[in-house]
Amino acid sequence: MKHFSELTPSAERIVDVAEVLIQELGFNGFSFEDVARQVGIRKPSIHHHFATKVDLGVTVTQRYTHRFREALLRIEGRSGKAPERLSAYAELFENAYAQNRRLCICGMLGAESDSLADILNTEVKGFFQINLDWLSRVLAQGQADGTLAAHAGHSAWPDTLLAAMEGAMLVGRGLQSDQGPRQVMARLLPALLPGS
Amino acid sequence: MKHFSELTPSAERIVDVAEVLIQELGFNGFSFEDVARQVGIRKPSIHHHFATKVDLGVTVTQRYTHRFREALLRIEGRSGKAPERLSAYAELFENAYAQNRRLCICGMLGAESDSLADILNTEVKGFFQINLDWLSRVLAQGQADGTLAAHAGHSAWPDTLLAAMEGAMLVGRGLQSDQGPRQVMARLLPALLPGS
DNA sequence: GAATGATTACCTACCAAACGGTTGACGCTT
DNA sequence: AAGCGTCAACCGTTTGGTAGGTAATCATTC
Repeated sequence: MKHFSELTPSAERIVDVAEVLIQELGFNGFSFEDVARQVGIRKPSIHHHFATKVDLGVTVTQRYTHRFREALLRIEGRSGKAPERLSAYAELFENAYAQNRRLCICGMLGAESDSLADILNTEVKGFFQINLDWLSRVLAQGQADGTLAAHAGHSAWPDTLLAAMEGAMLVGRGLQSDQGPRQVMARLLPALLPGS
Repeated sequence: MKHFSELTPSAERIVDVAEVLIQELGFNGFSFEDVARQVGIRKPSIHHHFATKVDLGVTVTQRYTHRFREALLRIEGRSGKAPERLSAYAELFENAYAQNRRLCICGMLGAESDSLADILNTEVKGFFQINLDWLSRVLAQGQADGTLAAHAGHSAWPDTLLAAMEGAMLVGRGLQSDQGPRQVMARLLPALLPGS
């Protein structure tokens, strides 16, 4: 299994294309032929870079998770308080959704979970756990410094916020609506502010 | 296209099996062979009841939507107030999720939207719209009779609640967790109560 | 500097399996 | 006799993956 940090330029182009295809069509919905056509090479050439479809999926997911975690840490590094950080969090999903209503890779793979290889499910689990941990930290800090209400520290809030973000993309797609995660976070944030 | 209200017993068994398969594997994830095996007939026999896979999918979705709407009307027919009705709403999704973490048919199809026939996307849209309309009614009534806070009538709440329910199943599946829509609704409900 | 071997990237051709779907026929019930 | 439900056999296409080979690049060696 090739790690995403040591991809050759060609392999990176394949991962780029596969990432978008998974977001739009799902892991069961795209084929090596699709990737080959968009990259501009022949189907068997992909196997030179990735032994199996699962291998390609794992690399896509690992790179996606890595980039997402970096974005989360960047938000934490900025000076804003918890409410601003939660809005910035929603923007991460909104950015994907704003491009042709693309789903979160792991949201899509989570839906297909029952038909995926174990190793892919493990990656998805890791992504969600990173999200929950980050949300827990932000909520706890906001509760501590008074920028969020006392109940913001409740253990079920991270699950709820993550579910709302993933669901906003799912439902928005089903409705063919342009309203996505941003709007949902804007509705939930007031419920987390002090004095509510 | 055969309507779900006039299905022969054999056709109904096919729809039963296909419904579960879509919930677990998605429309792209199951095959006629899967259905045939579980029903106990051969693959070509399915075409005697449903001309194409899309036809089968449409019938499954229409029956699912019809049953869901009946359940919604049943909740409205009961004596409870808005908060109880929202909890009962979450239980509809929880019931599916409690069985092997099955997803909402239309949540699954919404994720696969980009690779589905237009007619299927239209059905999905209809299901979501029924949910939004029902939630709007319940929230407006709760706001009017004081069982919900004033801001519960805000137009973005139906979207947010529906997204949270669908997302709860998606994320719970990805985390292989047994906590689903019920827990998420339990966390959101206090934010909708008066004096919050 | 020319020949060498190793590596990288890609190709054509092919494979077995699975896919959705069709045909034509065989029983069964009414 | 007329449907109805089912079947085996088959169709063309697509699927993920394999086999074997070609061309280009590059470091090493003579």
